[in-house]
Amino acid sequence: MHHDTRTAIIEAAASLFSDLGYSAVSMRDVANKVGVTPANLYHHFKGKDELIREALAHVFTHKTASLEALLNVNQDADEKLEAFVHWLVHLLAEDKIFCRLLVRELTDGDAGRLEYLSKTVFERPFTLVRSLASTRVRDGEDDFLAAVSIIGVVLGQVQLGAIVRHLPGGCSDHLDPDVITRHVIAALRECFKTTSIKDA
Amino acid sequence: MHHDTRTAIIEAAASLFSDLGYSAVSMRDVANKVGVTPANLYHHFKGKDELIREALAHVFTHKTASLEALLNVNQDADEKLEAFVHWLVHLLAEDKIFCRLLVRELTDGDAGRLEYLSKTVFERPFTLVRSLASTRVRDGEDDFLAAVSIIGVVLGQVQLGAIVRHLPGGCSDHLDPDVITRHVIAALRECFKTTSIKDA
DNA sequence: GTCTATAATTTGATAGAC
DNA sequence: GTCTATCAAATTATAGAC
Repeated sequence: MHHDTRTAIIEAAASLFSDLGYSAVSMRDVANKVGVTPANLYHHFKGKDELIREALAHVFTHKTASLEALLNVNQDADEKLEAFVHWLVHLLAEDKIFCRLLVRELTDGDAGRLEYLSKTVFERPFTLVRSLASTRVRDGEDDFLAAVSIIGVVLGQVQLGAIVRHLPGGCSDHLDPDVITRHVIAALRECFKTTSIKDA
Repeated sequence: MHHDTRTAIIEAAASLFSDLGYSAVSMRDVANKVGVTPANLYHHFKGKDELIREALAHVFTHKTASLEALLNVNQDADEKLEAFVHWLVHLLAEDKIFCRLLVRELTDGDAGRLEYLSKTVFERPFTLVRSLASTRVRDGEDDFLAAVSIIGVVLGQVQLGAIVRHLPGGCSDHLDPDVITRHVIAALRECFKTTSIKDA
């Protein structure tokens, strides 16, 4: 499977870090998961800090590549925004390691790591969503905040999924990525129904 | 200030846990912050697990009490929903310990702790928002998901605040609770503009 | 590149004096 | 109720054989 031990270590570490957090995972835990000795990890990485950085880079890099292709096809802004929501919901729902490390970095990351996260993960999608939103927000509204809300509502839906089954009326349908996607798209369609262009 | 050592320990622990996470904080760290010896902590609590549970209970209990009073005044559903958004944005923005522990529990909490979190924090506000939304969502739309989105968009805005200054166009205005509140309220107003009642 | 063995430090927790 | 002193286990990390 993994002919590259270094990669195997990084992927085991990313999985454990995403589940338990950085400080709750020891070098032993990672080594055991890979099937090597703890000392081996120090041959491939200077220490735990470097392993954390490499694991984050492995999970975050090129994560938005599939988005570019998706939005290069000929579509109007409405369709592109809907394609983005579909892409983001499914990305966060299906790659739990990515999703959980993302939330951990948003909560715990220092200034340097947050800037790295912004550049590698958020900058391209954010710029794109902001440009899609800017042509559709009402006059006087802030397209920056609109973009944050669009990404934020998806992130919030996924995170609150952890307690959906404990809330009155919650059922497994409310965890289905396709159901969430349709709901968010419908809500955004309402929200942007009257554009400044159409009003003019 | 704190005549009650036990309470001082709990509050120091909550502060440290919210900043660094449970496993990154040692009993020594908590004791040092309070100004007592580590052994003292084991007189007040059976162990670290109990201290974590007590800290969570201290931060989460009665957190939604101010909401009840806020919404008991005579207002229509629109005004109540806007009052809720204002309340939630300011709660999450101003009580960072509560906000960060909340996100940690959503990410890391086991089934038991998530159920506890749901009951103590989310159940009342959620039921309330859901009832406010249910009279206003379009026919065929899911009021459960609408409530999750309303809470989720606020949670997302606050969490993405960590990288706002690294995103193109981001400025400190976008972190101002009042600015965020106005933005979310305006967006929801658009989203709910056509209610099934008014259409009928 | 991987292992055995181990050093140095930190951590959760306890016993018992005051 | 708080302290001193301490332990056993776990953790990060290194040295050196294979």
